[in-house]
Amino acid sequence: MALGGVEPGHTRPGGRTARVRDAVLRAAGDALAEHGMDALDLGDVARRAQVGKTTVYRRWGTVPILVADLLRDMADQSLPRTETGSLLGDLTANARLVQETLADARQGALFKAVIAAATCDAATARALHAFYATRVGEWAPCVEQAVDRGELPPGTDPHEVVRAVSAPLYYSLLCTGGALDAAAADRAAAAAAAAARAGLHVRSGD
Amino acid sequence: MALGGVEPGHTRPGGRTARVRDAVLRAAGDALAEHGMDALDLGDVARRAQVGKTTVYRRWGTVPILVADLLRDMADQSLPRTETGSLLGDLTANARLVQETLADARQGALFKAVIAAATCDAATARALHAFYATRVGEWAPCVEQAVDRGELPPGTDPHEVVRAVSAPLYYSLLCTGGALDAAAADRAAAAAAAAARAGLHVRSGD
DNA sequence: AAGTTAACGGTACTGTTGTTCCGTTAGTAT
DNA sequence: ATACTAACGGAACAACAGTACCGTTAACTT
Repeated sequence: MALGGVEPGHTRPGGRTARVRDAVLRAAGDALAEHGMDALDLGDVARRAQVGKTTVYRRWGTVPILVADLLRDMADQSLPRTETGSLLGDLTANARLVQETLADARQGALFKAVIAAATCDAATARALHAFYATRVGEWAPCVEQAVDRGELPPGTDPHEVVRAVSAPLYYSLLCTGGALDAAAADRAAAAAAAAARAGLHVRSGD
Repeated sequence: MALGGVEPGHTRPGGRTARVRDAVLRAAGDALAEHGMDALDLGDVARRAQVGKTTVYRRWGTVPILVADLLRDMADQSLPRTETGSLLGDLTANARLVQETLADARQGALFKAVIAAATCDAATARALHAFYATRVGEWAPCVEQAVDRGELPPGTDPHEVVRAVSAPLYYSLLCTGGALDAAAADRAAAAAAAAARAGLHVRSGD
């Protein structure tokens, strides 16, 4: 796919090119949420986006590459963070947000598909890691504030704490099939807060 | 694929049929670990297993179905549980086992592929949930013993605690790409123990 | 506002994945 | 031992995902 020259979409990024990208990414998201990533046919995506099949194959070429682009698009759409004044309150708000996203039929299926695609291709995996680095980074300040307030020991790794909130929810979604309700979210937040207070997420050495 | 009659492998489960199943499942595991689940070609599996392509398509038919059978096979191979006498020791032993498995090149890739396949097919997802229910159940007794010793509050859900150990490790493997080293395992175990001691995994109501 | 060419889109093609057909092998029953 | 048939295996076939070609559209330049 990547030929000698530059790939399409860079030298002339104006009107039509951008419209095509939007339509294709939206169609890809819909198709992924409906059928999952293995059943994703680029011809079908082209049809949904009302775009030539050739265009999709030329600009993206494979499912993982298309998914990686979708992830970059998703990372750009940042969500507002709520501030409650306490660590547990903030982490619970985050946990509820994640839980509601994953429990939602379309969004949950989309996340599953995207994560599955990342297991098949290194570049897609990098895009997924970048996506989570972005999302986790958006919530890290609430941990930093907790350190400043004296709720947490100094040296606590904010990213580590935020990741600890999401982990059990994703583990349920992907592995065990456990319930993804508000109670699960609250438990995840409380557990992360307890571990952080116990100093288990203090950076050692570096 | 599932025709009116019975599917192959049930009415005559003796020698050859069993040998074919073993060879195909081993070949499927190898192929999954090498290429990931989207690049899995049943014809290639048949070649590796030195078995007719027709046989693989007749008995399994699709990638998710084959993966589901592989999962049943994996669940049967149970691992011995080490007992250290303390909750933290036992959970750390479990965390190290999971961490080493996921960090191993072949095993880690295989788990990724299997989880990806489960996102594409409901029956495969059920097989995956059953696999984790089995594995988690094998380690639940160490939590029960901790309750008996008085280390944990009565009513603590053993499965919940064991799942809490694995969650951050799988989250690193699948989503964030975080390090999967012994330190990560120890942190996961310590965090789960802290949350359990704080009574966060006590069954409420039911 | 006229020209240049990046990027799009339809159609015809190719290669691989999955199916069908039928003959052969080997478990199981008597 | 012999008969019966479930399950396997090879080869020819069909369908569809992905590619190549080339004419058309529209973004950017001067």
